[in-house]
Order: sequence, then C-alpha cells, then structure tokens
Amino acid sequence: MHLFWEHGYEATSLAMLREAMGLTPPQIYNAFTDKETLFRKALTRYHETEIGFALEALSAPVPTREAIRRLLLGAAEAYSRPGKPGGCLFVSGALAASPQAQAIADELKAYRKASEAAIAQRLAKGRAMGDLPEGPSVEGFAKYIAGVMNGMSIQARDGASAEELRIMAQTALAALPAEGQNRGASSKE
Amino acid sequence: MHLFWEHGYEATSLAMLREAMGLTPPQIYNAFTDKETLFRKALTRYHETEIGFALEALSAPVPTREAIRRLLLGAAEAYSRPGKPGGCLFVSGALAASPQAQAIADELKAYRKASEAAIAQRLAKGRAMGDLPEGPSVEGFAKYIAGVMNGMSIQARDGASAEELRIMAQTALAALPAEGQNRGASSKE
DNA sequence: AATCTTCCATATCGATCGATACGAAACCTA
DNA sequence: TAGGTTTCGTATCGATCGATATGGAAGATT
Repeated sequence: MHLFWEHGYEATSLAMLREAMGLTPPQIYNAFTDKETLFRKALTRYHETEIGFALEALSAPVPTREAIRRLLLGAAEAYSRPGKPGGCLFVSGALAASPQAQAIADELKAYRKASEAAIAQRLAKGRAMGDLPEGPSVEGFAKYIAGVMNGMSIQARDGASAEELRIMAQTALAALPAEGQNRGASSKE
Repeated sequence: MHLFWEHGYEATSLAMLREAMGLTPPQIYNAFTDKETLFRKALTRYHETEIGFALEALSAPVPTREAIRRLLLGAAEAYSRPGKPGGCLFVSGALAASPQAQAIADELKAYRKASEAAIAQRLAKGRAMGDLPEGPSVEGFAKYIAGVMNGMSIQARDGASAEELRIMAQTALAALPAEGQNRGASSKE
C-alpha cells in the first residue's frame, strides 16, 4: 500500500512489491491474482485504515461548519503523517495513466467523486437544518471542499508540513459562512 | 504536449508520440535528443502558451484581491478549455513517478513551487501596500491559493466544467478578506 | 551516365514490464 | 524407509519500453 501510495499504480513495479513484501512472484500471484487486484486490495485497506477521519468528521453530531473543520484538519494530519507517503492515495494512485490503466484511473476517480458526494450529503443535511445559510449551492461547496482536500494532497506531496496544511485548512474554512452569520450579499464576486 | 498533459510523462509512450507527430523514431530522436528532453520542451511550450493568465493576473496593476480573483478565474478557464486535456500539466505530468523518473517529478514540483512563490511575492507586495490586511502569513495564503489551484486541476481532470471551476474559484476567494474590510478577529478557528 | 554521398524508414536492439512454467526440496503416506 | 504428492523458488516467458543500427532510395558530383 505504501509503495502504491508513494509511486502510484503504474510506476510501482512487481520487483518493488516483491522486495517490500519479501515474497516471490508466484506467492504474490497466488495471494492476489494479479497486480490490479493487489492494488484494489491496497485501496480497500487504505480506505479502512488511513482515512477514517473523514467519515468521523462527516457523521459527528456537530454543526456543519464544525464538521467541515474536522474534515479539513483531519486531512491536514492524515496527509502528512510521519513515516507515511505524503498526500492521499486516491490522488497519487493514478492522476494520469496510460490507456492500459484507464480502469484503475477511473476507479480512483470514482473514489474521489464518492468523497465529494459524501461531503455534499453532509452539507445538504446542514442546509436543511438551516445550518449553512448562504453562498453557492451545496454541490458547489462540496466541490470546493473536495477540491481543497485534493489540493492539500498535492501540497503535502510537495513537502508541506502538518502545520502548513493546518493553516491551509483553516484558510479554506474561512470561505464558509460562520454559523448564523451572514457573509454579506455579494451575489457575484 | 497534449499527450503528456493527458497521460503524464511516464504513461506516454514513444509509440503514442510517434503516431501523434507523424514522425519516425529516428526523426524524434534527431529533433529532441530523447524522451526527457522532449518532455522538457513540452513543459516550456506549455508554460509559454497555456498559462499566461497567471503572470498577467499577478502583474496587473489592480488591488491584491482582484489580482488573486483574476488568477483563480483564469485557472478555472485554462483548466477546462475545450479540446485540451483537463487540469494543469504541472500537476498531471508526474504527481507520482517511478524512481527512474524522479528527476522529472522533481522538475514539475519545482514548477509548482515557483508558482506558489510568484503568488507569495504578489501577496507580499499587497501586504506591504496595506492591501492584504489580516489573516495568515503571506506564505500561508500563497500555499492556500496554490493549493486551491492544484485542487481545481484535479477537479477539472475529474470532469468539472468551466462554470463549476469558476464557482470553486469564487468560493475560494471568499477566504480572503475583502479590501479595507476586517474579517472579524477569530484568531483561532 | 556512372558513381558516390547523404539521408531516412524499417527492423531490431538490450532492458524491463507483468506473469508463469518447471525442477528441486520438503512432507505426508504406506 | 521408500514412494508419491505437494509446495515453492528460480529461471524464463511474450510484450513493450526507450533508443539505435542498417539497408535502400534519393540527390549531388565527376
């Protein structure tokens, strides 16, 4: 998982995986069928072990803005954990891919879209509760939040520290209207 | 350039380049030395032809916030041009790379860092002129702006429309204090 | 017109990719 | 303990990677 996280799907060779896992090629293929299946296993594991902060933040019984704050700060921490590759596997795994790896790229894109959809769902709940008073549509906000997280992933990969990512998260949060507060009706920037 | 932009450095094979350019392998190597040099030529061309909006926005004689607004909206447009690959070549070119392509990945990272530095320089000028009153440090703001642009690049690659990217840009802009206006001294979010 | 030089596309290079066939070692059964 | 079976690591598979050697056509020179 760490290798795929660090180098992406295609750039991670079986030789690297073999050395890292201490397995011979037949052992790898007996256990994981092929490279693509192995990558999907790594994706599942990543989802289960590394980004629990997201589900926690979005399902916590707190105001919407606080939920988003936890989401962004959780990302800042998760994307810069010592001993782990920087950024998010869903982004690093295969942003650009060869035609042969299109299926993998599409699957990662689906993960990113699912993350955005989860954010949108939480925002919609907030809006229904009068918790997210103004500004763009729920989808627009969700795309912004998801986009900022993707951007944090790249910044992390470029060496940004946890503290720098936290600052970025807090700055991003300032774009969301504070609770019960009106941001001023600048309908068009 | 479009092929590298779409598939990234490593996933773009010489066979694809050969077909796209209508050249035979020796012609390619006579003209560009090797694949790495060809990619660097494409990078230079991209820098000259596709992202002029950035320099324009940052050097325009306008208030700081307006400069950043033009930068973000310019990115929204540049990252979703019809007939062009989505996103930014500096991001798509090689986010994750094999050890053999580390030099290319490092060069792209340098381009991204240079963009962030250019933003920081513009913000520093603004702050010196009293044009960017409050909030995080200039470096923190710059990392946020650059990060948002990187995030927009990924959203564009995931199919976001120009309009959706514009909304994201405007939402991101809301994180910057309006001119001469105080955002309220919430020192710690 | 005959020869020579220049140029260029095809065919192929060694290396590496993901994936597997095969032979040896270990283990269980009789 | 001998035989049969299973397991597992090495050696190698065909395909493709980036890069280049070679044979033949085109044009210049004598």
